Amino acid sequence: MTPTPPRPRRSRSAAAAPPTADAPALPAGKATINDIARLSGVSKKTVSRVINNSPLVHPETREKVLALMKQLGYTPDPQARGLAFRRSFLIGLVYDNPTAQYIVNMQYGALDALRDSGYELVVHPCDSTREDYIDGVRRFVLQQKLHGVILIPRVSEDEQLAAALREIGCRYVRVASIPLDAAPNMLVTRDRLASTEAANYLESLGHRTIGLITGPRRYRSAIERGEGFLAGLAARGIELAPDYVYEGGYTFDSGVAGAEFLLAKSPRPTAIFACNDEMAAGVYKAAMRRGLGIPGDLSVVGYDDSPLASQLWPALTTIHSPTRDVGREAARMLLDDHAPALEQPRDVTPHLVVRDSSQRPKG
Amino acid sequence: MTPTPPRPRRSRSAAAAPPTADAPALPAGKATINDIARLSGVSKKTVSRVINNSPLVHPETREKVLALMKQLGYTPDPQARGLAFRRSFLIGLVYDNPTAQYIVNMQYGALDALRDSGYELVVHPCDSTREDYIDGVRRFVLQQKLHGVILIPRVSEDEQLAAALREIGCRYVRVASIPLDAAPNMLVTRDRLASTEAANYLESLGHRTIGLITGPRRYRSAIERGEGFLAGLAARGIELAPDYVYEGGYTFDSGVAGAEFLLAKSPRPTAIFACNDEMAAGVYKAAMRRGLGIPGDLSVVGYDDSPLASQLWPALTTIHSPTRDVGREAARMLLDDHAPALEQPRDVTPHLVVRDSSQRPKG
DNA sequence: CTGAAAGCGCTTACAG
DNA sequence: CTGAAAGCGCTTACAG
Repeated sequence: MTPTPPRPRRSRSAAAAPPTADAPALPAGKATINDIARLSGVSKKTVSRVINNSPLVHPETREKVLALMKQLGYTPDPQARGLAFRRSFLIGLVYDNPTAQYIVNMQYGALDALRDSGYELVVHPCDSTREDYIDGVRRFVLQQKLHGVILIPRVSEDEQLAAALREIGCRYVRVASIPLDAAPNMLVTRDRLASTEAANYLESLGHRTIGLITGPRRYRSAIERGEGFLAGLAARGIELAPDYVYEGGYTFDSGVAGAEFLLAKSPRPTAIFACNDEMAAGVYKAAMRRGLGIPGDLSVVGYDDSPLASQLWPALTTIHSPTRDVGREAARMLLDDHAPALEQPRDVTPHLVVRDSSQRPKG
Repeated sequence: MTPTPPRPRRSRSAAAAPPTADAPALPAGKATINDIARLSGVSKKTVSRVINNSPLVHPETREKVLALMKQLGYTPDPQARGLAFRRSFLIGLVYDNPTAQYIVNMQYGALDALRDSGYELVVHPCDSTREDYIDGVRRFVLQQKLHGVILIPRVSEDEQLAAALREIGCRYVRVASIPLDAAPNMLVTRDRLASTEAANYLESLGHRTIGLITGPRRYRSAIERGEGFLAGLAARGIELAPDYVYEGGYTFDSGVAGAEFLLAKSPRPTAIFACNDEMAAGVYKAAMRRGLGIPGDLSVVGYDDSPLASQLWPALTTIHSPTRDVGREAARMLLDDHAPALEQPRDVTPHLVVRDSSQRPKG
């Protein structure tokens, strides 16, 4: 489908300032490179050099041009620049179906980095279970000639998508819980370490009988979080029996089911680590239905620090990931020309936030 | 700040197909209007007419051109079109600080309408408490030459912003709980009616002593929701005493405070209507701390049907607004050329979703 | 350090 | 119904 041409609803309101004898005419509408060139007495090529921070401009010339640009409120037209550069000043954010808060925080972060940069953020949710979703992303990138894209879980874990982007020469940054790509294209959230911290915390409280509700194995984060937790316990001499581990689906209902399963065990766990907050909320429901108090009878730890976490009662102990910082950093990497020199992938480590859903076990 | 020019990371991989004697050469990279014109033996102006659905093209010519475009996978370059049209194929979503789920649903809805339209969605959060936020929106619109913008509460309620957009000739659609503008620029969510439904529901259950926690008065939605609820009760003969109404701030903590205030009254309310789910979650906390059971001792009704609502325990009775539909409709109105003919503003009415937090009062 | 010419891929204004 | 010319606001490639 081709979009129909925009239909203006009103005519331009700005009228041209009348030219005077001793000063060159000011531009009527928005100033262009030609106006700047003419009024500052240089060629448009020189103005272009100033725009693009070329060193090949005499400092005085540069100052003069910059002053005029500022005076006229001139900003170069991104469409014209894009046409000439064969590339746009748009960054794409591609994602599958994470939680709303995660998406929004990522957007805020990316926009932090893009502010006043002349770049804008274009969002592209997609359904990675569809065969043709990569085609959809490819068309999006090609059609808009995107400067680059940010990929967040789960699409960030898809090697075929990354390969398709490389093939069309589109730069990208993948946010994932392990390094899946060359350093300049990677931003690692160390979920494994954070989950180990949760394990250490529960062990240090005195918990010995512990349940784990993991995410679905097809998410790399689920594996990292689960393994990190188990490794943390193991390092402190606690081996979790396999039937104290339940594979959930990162959904509320699977959290309920997981807790029903675990709380029926004997001995009953005194603590449950749920690999996201939604499932932790499900644990609350199951525990309360059984008349178990939190944290009196059961300690619960979640992961994500979603808005939910602080609005449950009791407030949920959980792991906070600096998603906005991650989004900011990802966008920076896309804009930064020095990033490709990176040797080690950048990373961030989420950390535990202790609230009211966890305490020493009774007895 | 001027963005530095994009730096390509790799060279083009596509090689030109070798021209043969009996067929014109196929374009090397992405096909352009010139390729289509040359290969189909018409002028580029005619191809342009086909692109823009001009009726002034012979049907046969149109078919021939369309077939070739399809064969070569040609899509017009939005930047080039934009430069010539002096307008981009971008839609802006401008918002202040609503909940994450609301933003994301609105984005999904808008993207539903933009899919395969050639338009893309650019997001623009802003801080409407800052003096210069309107300037920021203006620059955003002007710089990107946006086709139009969608405004959602609370920025949609700002007359100065709307005036600024009219002044620069930018089309917009305002999503708000009352008609604030001409019909083609308005999409009304009838929060008042939905809140009246909540009042009817509680009255029909038998509640007579009822508490109300409103949102902050500076939000039009807060006024509509609060007044709609009070009007609904009044229509059924229940006059709420002023001290059974608490003005909250749409935040969890204000919900807690409001509930503390209302639950200390005598007689104690048997039901509380909180004007958003976050505050309703706060009511849960306050009730549970006092040892009051929900819904046994207290019925609670929220507003928004956020993810939180179904993840609380017990699941929250609340009002569901079809936000995704609203986003879709708003984007459609922006793309649709017939919309300006609208006499009455379009509207949607949210509806009550009964879950487990409400029942007949005891005794 | 600076500039005149040609071009990016489209459209408008005009002519037929 | 169709097209040749000029232009949108920038940049690249070349020359000095």
